[in-house]
Amino acid sequence: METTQLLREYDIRPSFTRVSIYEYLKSHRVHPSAEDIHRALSPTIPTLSRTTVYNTLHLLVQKQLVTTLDVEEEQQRYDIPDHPHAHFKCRKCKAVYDLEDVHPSNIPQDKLNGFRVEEAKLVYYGLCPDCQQTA
Amino acid sequence: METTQLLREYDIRPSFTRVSIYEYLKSHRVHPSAEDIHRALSPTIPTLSRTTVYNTLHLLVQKQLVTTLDVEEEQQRYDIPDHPHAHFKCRKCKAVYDLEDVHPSNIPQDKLNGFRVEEAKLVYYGLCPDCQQTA
DNA sequence: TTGTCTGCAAAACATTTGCATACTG
DNA sequence: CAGTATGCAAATGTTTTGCAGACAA
Repeated sequence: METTQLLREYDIRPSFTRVSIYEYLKSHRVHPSAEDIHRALSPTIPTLSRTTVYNTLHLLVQKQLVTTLDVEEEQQRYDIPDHPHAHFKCRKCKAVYDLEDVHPSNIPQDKLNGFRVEEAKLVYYGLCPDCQQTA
Repeated sequence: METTQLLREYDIRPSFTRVSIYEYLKSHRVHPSAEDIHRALSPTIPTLSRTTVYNTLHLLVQKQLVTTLDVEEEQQRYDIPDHPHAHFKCRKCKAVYDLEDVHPSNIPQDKLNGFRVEEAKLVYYGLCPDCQQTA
């Protein structure tokens, strides 16, 4: 779908900046930080400020077009929650991988007694295949 | 088990400060932040510095006696990983609850192809029973 | 005495805020 | 014009670092 239209559906005015940031996230599935995004888009949008990147990301998160990662890191990282998946963070090389088809989808509702779940984040920590070799 | 002995088993010299911080975490299961811990122990240990709290927590995390929570918060929060459980964070009142008996224990290994998992963190976000009423 | 532990003060760094200017409908 | 978006500079707040003094094996 057109990003412009998608944003409109979520009640976000599709300014050039916002569209650019959303599309950057969509086409760079490496969970970039605000700083990464700013650095990447600065050549294209020379006036882009960090403040605007933060503003836009907050807005996108609030409207649920984007989520945060929360993976033992100082800098927050962002992701588009297209399809349910978990993350794996290597404690040696610090890379964050997507684990497709792994997700706490069917939680026994009786276990959640009364809590209404809107979102679930599952993160595994350990050693990625590469780092197991050099360990 | 005696905290003193437990720390020794994990190769940590059981100084008064370290034992105090570990026992505080053990007896206050509300996932306190470093600042919370410092504030709570200061009356007992007036000379306790924030630096030492941070140092100690880092050490305990490194030795795997303590884990971090990573739940969409600026301040890091700490927990003792006694028994496998997930967390639930209410997006309205911000409280973090333990969900006993909910945990991604049996991950189909074939789904993880090659990643060696040391730890898994599962966090649910939504509305707690109380906040659903006032919503 | 030698290495470890602790604490102070200063630094680092990501993020937020206040406010002014520039757009846009 | 009115409301929204953006940007700059300064502030905030948590965590880290460097170094010195205190403590313990």
